[in-house]
Amino acid sequence: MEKKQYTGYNLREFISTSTVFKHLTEEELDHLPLEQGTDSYKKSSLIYEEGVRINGFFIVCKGIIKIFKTGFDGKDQIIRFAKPGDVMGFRSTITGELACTSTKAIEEAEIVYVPGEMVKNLVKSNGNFAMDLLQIACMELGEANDYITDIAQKTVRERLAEVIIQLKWTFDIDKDNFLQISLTREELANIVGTATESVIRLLSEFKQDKLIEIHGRRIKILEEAKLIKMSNMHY
Amino acid sequence: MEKKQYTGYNLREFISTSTVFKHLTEEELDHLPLEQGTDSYKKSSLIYEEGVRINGFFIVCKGIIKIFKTGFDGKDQIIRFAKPGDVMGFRSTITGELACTSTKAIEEAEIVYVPGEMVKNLVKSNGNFAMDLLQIACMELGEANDYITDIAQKTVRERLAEVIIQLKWTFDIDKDNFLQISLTREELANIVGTATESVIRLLSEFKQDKLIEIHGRRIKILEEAKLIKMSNMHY
DNA sequence: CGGGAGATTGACTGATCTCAACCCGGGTGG
DNA sequence: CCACCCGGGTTGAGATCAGTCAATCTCCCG
Repeated sequence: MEKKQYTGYNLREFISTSTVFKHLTEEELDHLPLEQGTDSYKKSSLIYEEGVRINGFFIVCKGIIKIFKTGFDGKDQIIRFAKPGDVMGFRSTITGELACTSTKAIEEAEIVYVPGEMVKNLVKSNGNFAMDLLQIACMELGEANDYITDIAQKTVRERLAEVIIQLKWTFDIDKDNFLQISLTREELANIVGTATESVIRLLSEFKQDKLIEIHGRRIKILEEAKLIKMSNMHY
Repeated sequence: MEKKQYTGYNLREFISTSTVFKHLTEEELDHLPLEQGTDSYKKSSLIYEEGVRINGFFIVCKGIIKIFKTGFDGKDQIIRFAKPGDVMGFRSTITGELACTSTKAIEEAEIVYVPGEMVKNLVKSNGNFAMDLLQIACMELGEANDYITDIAQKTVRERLAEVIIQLKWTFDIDKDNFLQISLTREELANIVGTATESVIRLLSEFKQDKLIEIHGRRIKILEEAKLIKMSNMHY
C-alpha cells in the first residue's frame, strides 16, 4: 500500500497555494472535496481519454502527466505536460464539450478532482478566481500559438533543440545536470511532431557535436547556448 | 469620406449582442467608449503588431482580420481570422504580456477599442462576463490544439483540403457558391504552413480532380464530401 | 508604357519518412 | 536455469513529399 503524499492539512495547504486556487477564501476552500485525499495513478495509466465527458478540474498534486491528442493514423501528438500545481481538463469543463485530449501519467501521480459545477460557481462569485483562470487559459493560448508557428516553420532539428531546452526550463535538471523528466524516444518524437527514428538520429548527432550527453533516457545538456541558437527561439 | 456603418445606437446594439459583451448590464454598456464610434482600417492596414503593448480589447465590427505570427525567417503563420463580433488582443490584455501576434485587415474594417482596465474590472464584477470570456479563450484553445496536431501529422494536401472546408464553414459562400473570403495564394500557404508554390500546385490539382473551381482568388467548392474525406477531419 | 505584385510552371534538391533488420535488457514461464 | 518474448532503441537503404530557385506570365495601376 502506497502512502499518499497529500492528505488532510497538507493537501489543503498545497491546493490553497496552487496557481488556480490561490485566491479562494477559507470558506471556499472548505467546500472543495479534499477530505478523501488524492487519487493515485500508476505510471502509464490513463487519467481520462479524448472524447469522454469529464466535467471537472483535475489538479495534479504529484507526478508528471502528458496531455496529448491521437491523430488520424493513431499517432499521438503531445500538446503539453502537466506537473504539480497544474490543472487539466478545464477547457472541456468550461465549454461543456467532450475532452479533446487524453492524459496519461508518465510518472506515478496524485490528483484531486474538483467538480465542474463548483468551479463554475466560483468563476461567477469570485472575480479573482475568474481572473486567475483566465490567466491560465491565456498563457496556454500563447504557448499554443508559438507551438503552431514552430511546427509549421521550423525544421525537425530546430524543434528538437527547442524541446530539449524547454524541458529543462519546465522540469529543471537534477544534481548531475540531467533533465529531470524521462521520456522515451517515441514520446520525444510525439512532442516534436516527427518520426521516432528521426529523433534518434538527431539525438546522436547532437551527442556527436558535444551539445548533449545521453545515458539511456537521461539527457544532459552540455551546450545550452548552442542549442538555443540552433533552435532559433525568440527568447 | 467613408460613412461609418456603426455609430451611436447601431454600435451599441451590435456590441450588446456580441459574444464577448452579451452579458453586460445597461449600465456597464454605458461605460464602454462607444460614443466616438468605430475606428476605420483600410484593406491591408496593420491594426497592431507583434511585440507592442496593447492593453485592451479590439472588437471587430466589420471586415475580416488575419491574426498571424512572423517566424524567424520572416515568413508569416496565420493563426486565425477575426470577423465581426470577434475580439482580438485579449490574451495580451489578460496576461499583461506584449502582443504575441500581429493583426492586419484583409478587408476594410471597423473596430472598437475597449481599454484593458475596463475589461479587467468587468471580469471581477460580472461573473457572466467572466464566464463568457473564459468560454472564448477555451474555444480558441481547443482549436489551437487541433491545429497543432494537424500541422504536425497531416500532409500539406490534407491540410489544404481542411483549410478550404473550414473557410467555408467560417465565412460561408456567396450566392454563386464561391467562398466569401478572398485570400492570396501566399495567405493560403501561411494558413496551411507551406510554400506558396505548393498551394498553387495543389489547388490546380484539386481543380483537375473537379473538387473545386477557381476564378482568380475566388474558390468554389464542388465536392465538399470528397474534400472532407481527403482532409481526414474528425467531424 | 513601365513597374510591381501576385500567380504559375519546371527542374532540382534534400530533409524526413517508411520499411526492415537487428540489438539489448528485463521479465516470464516451462 | 535457460529459452523466448517484447518493448524500446538503433541503423541502413530507398522512396518521396515538399521546399527552393529561377524564369515567365498576367494583370492592374499610375
